[in-house]
Order: sequence, then structure tokens, then C-alpha cells
Amino acid sequence: MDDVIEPAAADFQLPRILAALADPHRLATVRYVAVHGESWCGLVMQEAGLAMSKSTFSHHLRILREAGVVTKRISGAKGYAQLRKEDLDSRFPGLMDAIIDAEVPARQA
Amino acid sequence: MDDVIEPAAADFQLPRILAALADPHRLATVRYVAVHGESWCGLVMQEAGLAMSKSTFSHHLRILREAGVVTKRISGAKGYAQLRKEDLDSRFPGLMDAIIDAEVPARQA
DNA sequence: CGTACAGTTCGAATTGCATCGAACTTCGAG
DNA sequence: CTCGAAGTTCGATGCAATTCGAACTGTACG
Repeated sequence: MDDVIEPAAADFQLPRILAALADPHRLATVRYVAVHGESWCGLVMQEAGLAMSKSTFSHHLRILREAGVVTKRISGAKGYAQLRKEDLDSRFPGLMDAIIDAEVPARQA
Repeated sequence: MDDVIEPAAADFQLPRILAALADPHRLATVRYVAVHGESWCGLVMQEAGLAMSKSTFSHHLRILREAGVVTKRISGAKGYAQLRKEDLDSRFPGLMDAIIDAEVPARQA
């Protein structure tokens, strides 16, 4: 069921993390949990402005988890996503801060 | 001939920059010019450990330029690539430092 | 128990990316 | 002018990513 491998911090691969963050949907997801802390996935989908099906969101979350960017915790029927800030900071100091604090350009057409 | 658009710093798009940096070959390229400063492309290809054809390298360099990560200067028949450190720092403070200074995991087979 | 909710997995379609060789342009050196 | 070196562009190809709906599993709650 849930065979997703969340790597240890020592196994983080920069290209993989950058690839995970390079998708606008996933970036929005990461930014949301960075600001709001551990969040229910359903809320993230709504609030982060992600117009996609459940299965697509599940896919994106998997990419983020397999890269080591987020963790998922299951409570009852719901899942909660959280940024792995400490682990990311330990391997790539300043990386996430730079990405999270980056100016979000005005939405362009 | 050279229609590659190198965007102004104000037009930098984070997802695009992250995507450009997410490829190991391009990451190696960026790290090389970050350390060595403006470099002849031929040398970069050799020294950065890039085993690829000229056309493929040209393609990767284009991606980096169009994202705003590097500039190219032509001198005679040769081209020289340079990291756009100031522009990148102005839009995304700390981003490039974090990426360049990241520990490169020991290459093991 | 049965219904609704939360989420994953699967298959399929579409799209995009990395890569190469070949052909071409341009520059520098003879 | 001619030759080789340096790069770019152009198809073509093969692989990976994104996306969806449908079917499935598991939890919560009347």
C-alpha cells in the first residue's frame, strides 16, 4: 500500500530535491506546509491553489516524499504532510529558506 | 543564429531555475563556472566530467541561459560561460550559495 | 452493516526532455 | 582562399513525467 521510501537525510540527492521543487504545483505545496506547518492534505490541495485530481496530488506528494522534502503522517483516514526542515537544513543549509522566502512573482498569464 | 533569450533578473522564474539546476550535468556545469569563473565551454565540458556530444552540451547551456542562470560571451570562435551570480542573488538571496556550497556526496559505485 | 470520505494504485494518453548524428555557420590560422 | 576548430540548429528517437478516471483499500460514523 504505502511503499513510498522516505530517504534518510544522509541519502538526500540534490538534483532529485531540485527536480521535486521545480514543479509549480509541488513548490506551492511545499510553501504551504512551510508556512502552515503540518497540514491535512485535503486542505493543502484546496488552499495551495492546486486544481488537480486526487490521484495527481497523491502522485506529486509521492515525488516530494521520495526526494525527502516532506513526510506524511497518517491519522485515522486522513493524511498530514510536513516539511522536513531540519533534515533539509542539515544537508543543504540555507536552501529551503532561500526557496521559501523567495518573492512569489505576481501571477502572470 | 543566437536567438536565446537571457531574461532580466526581474523576469526570473524560480521553477524554471530549479528545473535548470535539477539536471546533474547542468548542476556540474554551474558548479564549475561558479568555482572557476567565466570559462571556455570546451573546458567546462571536459573538466566538469560531462560525457556528451557538443550538441547536447549546447542544449543544456541553452536551458541554463534561458532560465537566467548563466550568460554566454563570444570571443572569436570560442564561447565563454559565466554564472549570473549578482542577478541570482538579487532575486533569490542565498539560493545559489546553498546549491554551490552543498556537499557533493562522495562518488561511490 | 452500509454509506460517505480519504487516499493509493493502475492503465492509458499526452506531453516534454535528453540525446545523438548530420548539416550548417562562423571564426582563426596558414 | 582553404582547412579545421567551435558551436548551433534540425530532425529523429527513446525515455520519463504529468495527468486523468476508474477501481480499490481503509477509516469514520450513524
